[in-house]
This record gives sequence, structure tokens and C-alpha cells, in this order.
Amino acid sequence: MAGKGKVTVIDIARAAGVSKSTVSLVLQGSPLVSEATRIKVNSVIRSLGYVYNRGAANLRQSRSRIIGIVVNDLTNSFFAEMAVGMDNIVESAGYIQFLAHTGENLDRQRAVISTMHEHGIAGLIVSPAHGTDPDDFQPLVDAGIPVVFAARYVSGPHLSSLVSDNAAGLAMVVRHLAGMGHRDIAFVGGRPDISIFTERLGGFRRGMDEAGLAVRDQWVFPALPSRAGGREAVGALLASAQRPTAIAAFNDAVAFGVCDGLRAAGLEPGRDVAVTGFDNVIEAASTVPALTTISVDPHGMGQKAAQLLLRQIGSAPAPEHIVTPVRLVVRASCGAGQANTRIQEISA
Amino acid sequence: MAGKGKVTVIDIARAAGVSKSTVSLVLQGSPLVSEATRIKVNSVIRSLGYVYNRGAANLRQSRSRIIGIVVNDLTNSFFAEMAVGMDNIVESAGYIQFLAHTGENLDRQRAVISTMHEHGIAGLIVSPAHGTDPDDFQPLVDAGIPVVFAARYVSGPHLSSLVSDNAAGLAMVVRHLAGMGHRDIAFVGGRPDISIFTERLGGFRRGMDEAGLAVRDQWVFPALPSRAGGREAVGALLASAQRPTAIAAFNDAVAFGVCDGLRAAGLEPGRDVAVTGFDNVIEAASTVPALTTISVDPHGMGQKAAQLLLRQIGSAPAPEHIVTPVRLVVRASCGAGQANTRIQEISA
DNA sequence: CATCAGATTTGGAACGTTCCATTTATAGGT
DNA sequence: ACCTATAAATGGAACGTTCCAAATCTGATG
Repeated sequence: MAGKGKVTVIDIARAAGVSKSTVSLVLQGSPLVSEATRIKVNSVIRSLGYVYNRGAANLRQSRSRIIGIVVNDLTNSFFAEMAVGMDNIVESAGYIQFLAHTGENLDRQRAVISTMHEHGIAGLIVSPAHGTDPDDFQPLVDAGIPVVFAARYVSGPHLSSLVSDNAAGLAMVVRHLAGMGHRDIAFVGGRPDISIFTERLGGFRRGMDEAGLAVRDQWVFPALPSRAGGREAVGALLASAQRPTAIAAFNDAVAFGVCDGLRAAGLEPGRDVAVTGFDNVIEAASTVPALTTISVDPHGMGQKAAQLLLRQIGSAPAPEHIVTPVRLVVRASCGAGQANTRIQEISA
Repeated sequence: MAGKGKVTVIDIARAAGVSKSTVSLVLQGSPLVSEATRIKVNSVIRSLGYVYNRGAANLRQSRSRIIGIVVNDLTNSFFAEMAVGMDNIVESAGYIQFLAHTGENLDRQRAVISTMHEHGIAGLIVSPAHGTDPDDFQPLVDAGIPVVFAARYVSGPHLSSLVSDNAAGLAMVVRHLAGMGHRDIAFVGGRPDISIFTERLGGFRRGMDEAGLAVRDQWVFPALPSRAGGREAVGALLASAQRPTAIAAFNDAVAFGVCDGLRAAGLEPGRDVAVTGFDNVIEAASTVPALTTISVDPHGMGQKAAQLLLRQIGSAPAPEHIVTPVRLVVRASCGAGQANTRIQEISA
């Protein structure tokens, strides 16, 4: 309640008639202080409106409780959910997070990382922007600060990662579509310069191969990994001589765009053309038609990534690379019957 | 590149043959130091791999460059975009942000706010959780830390706010629907315990009144402010004796749910029943049918809120309350013709 | 050559905590 | 009464910076 000058541990000590060291011990819940003084000190702390200065504390102990989280695109609900998953774990482990959005801008990302370093983070989780140079993390690694990549991945020494099994996911999609009788399947969306695209396309090819189907080059159609990208791409695709009967989209956002584009061309997704996504964002369950997709549980991935980081903060940082399994969620958009769909949705 | 012990300003001083004070001056770009020494010191800084310790710095200056941002729900793209808008401004003003997600949990919110206080934030922007007690911010206010509410609003002394003109928005929607000949208009979604609901419903009533239309109580239908909420609500609404010809939804998410629900009942949104939203989230432009909605530009709101906060950090914090104007964006979902729609979309 | 103004540079003393080595108090045993 | 072991409390020093007042350096001036 004091005016300008902040209340410090010394003020508390004076008011409680003990030394500042004792106050410090109370603050960190040490068992070395007697019950009586603990109570007295705590009451003074409350009545003076003291607020702990963590900056000063970890200047001395040089170990902070701040975790940096850098996300390429928070407006993409996949990454937003992942960030929330991280937040849950980080927060309940008694840490607090610096969260920054880079918007795929490398300079921004570099700036953000070094500012975080200057603030003394205990660890860093990054979903890196396109074209990220692993050297950007070297200063952190040199300082013994663990770094974990999530969702996306850049390889470098002493860097950990947690990504989902992109290839397996697309192979599952293709297997399912082939099982439903589709032979003409297109792959739409994504930018060839990122690892995820290569992995998913690889899975697509593997799935086609296993099903004994040929991949038509003009049906592998890169596009912006957004709703708009999907919508545009499908326009071009429908203009081609022979039309695919099924479209495996790079992710859910693209898949929604593909549905928009099909409707705009008078085709009903799910009935006239099968459409599948990847990510299983929340909306996937509730759009019409509900989207068949690969569930990668961004929230869970965020949690796992945070747990991985916390593990590394404690011990000597031995880098780990985790690939999380994915799961096919069948809904109406791939042409599965309504009844079937409803059941699957509930299980999702 | 040194081993464990961090490189400090003293190491730099020694290596460059100057005093630590001089190094400090170089660090903060002071004009008092000669060009020659500046260059020498800078080169030593680079070669030793020095990293500035902001914690130590603002222990001394007791003014930090950290801004706290607390958001009720990051997975809602409206708030996510708003957070990104804040990030842009905060970042380019040379600040860094603590960003936390409360998930509408009051305890979490309280915990997060006090941790941020302990870390010494320069200011705080909050999109408060339901039922937030303004007293929770008293310690910050007492410490002279400016607090700005964004999107949602809790009134209290010395607290600023920036909200959009919810009432005007819904009144505009109703005026437009009435102008298109609709007389039976329902209001769907939102929880009555938050200020936004009251404001929007108030605007709805005002609009109906001005158009000389009656509000039917059974057509004011609160529901969870989510896609799922909208979908459920519309089911109940369609079961009623007389059906509305237009549905003004609480927000875009609800509107999408309403569209889903209509389709599930065999009705085509935009053709059979007019649907409108509120927020103008990115997807609103690209869904089919494109959604008529109120544009509140979350990104811009985030930016404005951040600017408001920065203004207050500089000067004596005189609380401000800003109501940002909103704009009607007419698209296909309210039954406007396709041609018209396309033009409007571009202007949006 | 002494003086002075301006430009540079510099030693400490802070900032608010933690930690270590000591001191002081308490109680139990002979 | 004395010693000892344990419990509780305490005074600095340290963490890495900034800031102030004071010191030093540079030429130019008379």
C-alpha cells in the first residue's frame, strides 16, 4: 500500500522484526524457519502489499522460470491450439511463457529469439518459420538452453524435435480412399519448400504405390496452405481434361477451400468428389460435410513438446526426436454414409 | 564462446581495455562515447559472444520492456488475431510480450496476472475471462502499471478499455435485414452473463424497434458462443411453431453453426433463411455462402489496444475508454445476389 | 605555459534477491 | 553448572547492469 517506492524484502524484515535472510527463507518455503516467524512474516507480507521481484531473484540464482515459445502463425488454429497445449503444461509446472508470433518472417524470428535469450529463458519451443537456419539457435545451445522444435523441424546439433507422422498419415488416407474404390486421387496444397510437404507427399506416393495406383503429375498440385489456396487450386484442377474422383488435401484449411471451390463449381463435396484433410482442427467435426481427416491432436502435441522441454531443462540436454502417431478420422466428406459418420464423429 | 560462466560487461571491458561504464554506454548507444572506442567495444562484444542481461539491467533501472497480454481463449480465431495485432505493435515498439491463455478460468487468470506482476511488466492488456473481478487488477494499478481491457470490459477505477460498438453493429444488421423485407428475425447465441451479449442484444432490440418490428421472446435464443452452440440452437429454433426468415447470430462462429444446422435440416442458408454473423473472421469471406457479418477487425483492435497501452506507459496513466466503430459487410448469406456479393467481398 | 571548456572516460554505489558461513538460541545429557 | 547437538536466525558478499559525480584527456586560447 506504500506510495512510490516498492516494498522490498528489507521493508518486510524491518516490519516483522527479523532479518532479510529470514524473509527470503519464508518466501521460498524453507523448512528451516519456525512456524511462528513464518506466520508473522507472511502476515506482514500481505499487509504491506509486497510483490516478489523475480528479476532480482534470478539475477542471483541465474535460473529463470520463463519459457520461450515461438510460433510461426498463431492465426492458424492448429498452431494456436498447440500453443494452448504448451501453455497448459508450462503454466502448471510453475513456469510462465514468452509467446511470440513470427508470421513466417525470419528476421522477426531471429529478433524474437535473441530478445528471449537476453531475458534469460530456461528453454525454448519453436515452430520454425519457413527457411529457418539452424545456426540461429546456436547461441542458445552454447548457453546450455534446451531447444525443442514442434510440428516443424530443422535439423541441427543438440536440437530436439517433436513432429507428427506425416507420411503415415497420408498413406492411411490413400489406403482408405482406395479401399472405397477411388482410383483417381489428387494431392492438393502445401508449399514444396517445407519438410511437411515433402513428408506428406511421400506418404501419398507410398500409399498410391501400395494400392497399385499411378500418381499423375498434374494432380499433385502445390498451393498456399490456406483455405484460399485450396479454393484456387481446385479451380485449376477441375479445368483439367480428366477429373479426379478424390482429393487428398495438404491440411484441413486447404480441404475447406477445396470444398468451397467444388461447391462454387456446382459439385457437392462428399457426394460428387471425396475430400480429405489433415490436422483434424476443431471445425472439421462440425462443418457440413464433416471432414475426413488425420487427427494429429495439436493440443496434445503442444503438451508433449512442453513436457519434452521441461525434461531437458532439468537434466543434461540429450536431444530427442519424437514422432507422434496419427489417426484416421472418417467422416462424411470422403463419401462415407451418414450413419457411419455420426458414430465416428463421436469417437473422434 | 566461453565455457560455463557467462560473458559479462566486465569481461568485455577487460578485453577491450576500457571500463565497464564505457561498455554500458556503448550498449545503450550513448553519443558520449567516441567512434573509435564504440567500434572496438562492439567488435569485442561480437567476438566474445556476449549476451545482454536484461534482467540485471532493469533491476537497476526498474523499468522493463515486457508487456503482459492475457487472453481468454486463444483457440478462438478472433482473439488469436487480436493477439497477433498486439504482438505486431508491441514487438515493433521494442517490447516483448508475456502472452497467456486463461481458458475462461478465473483462478488461472489471477495466477497469471500476479506472476506477470512479479516479473515486472510495464503494462497489461487483458481480454478478461467471464466473471472477472476488477479488484484483481488493483495491485497493478497501485504499482502504477497501466491496464487496458480489450474486446471485453470490466469497469473499475484507473482501468482503460477498447471495445467495439456492439450495439451499433447489431442495429445495422437488423436494419439491413429489415430493408430486404425480413420481418421475422431471430437472435441466436451468446451467454447472457457477459457484457457483449447484453450490448449486442440491446442493439438487436433497438434495430427491431426502429424498423417497427416486434421481438419474439422465443426467438432470442442464448447458446454457447461457438459453432457447436449455433448448430444446436438452430435445431431447437426450427422446431418452433413459426420459423424466422432471418437469423442474426451472436458471432461468426455461431453463424457457421447455424448454417450447419440449417443444412442438416435440408435448408440452404442464404436462399431459404438469411444468416448473419458478427466479427468478420477470415473464414467469413471464403465459406459458402460467404457470410454477411459485422467487421470488427480484430487485428486492428489488437493494434489499437497496444497503442493505447504504450501511450499510457509513457505518460501519467489517464484511463481512456475507446469504442471502435464497426462496419457491415454484406455477402451472400443474407440472401444478397452473387454479383453484389463479390464486389462487397473485395471491399471488405 | 597555465587555464579552461568540452569531450570522454571511469570508479564506486546502487537495484532486490539468494546463498554461504557464522552466530545465537534452545534443549538434553552428564 | 557445563558441554554438545540441533534448530533458528543473521550479516555480508554476490549476481550484472546503470547511474552519478568526479577524473582525465584533448586542444584552443590568452
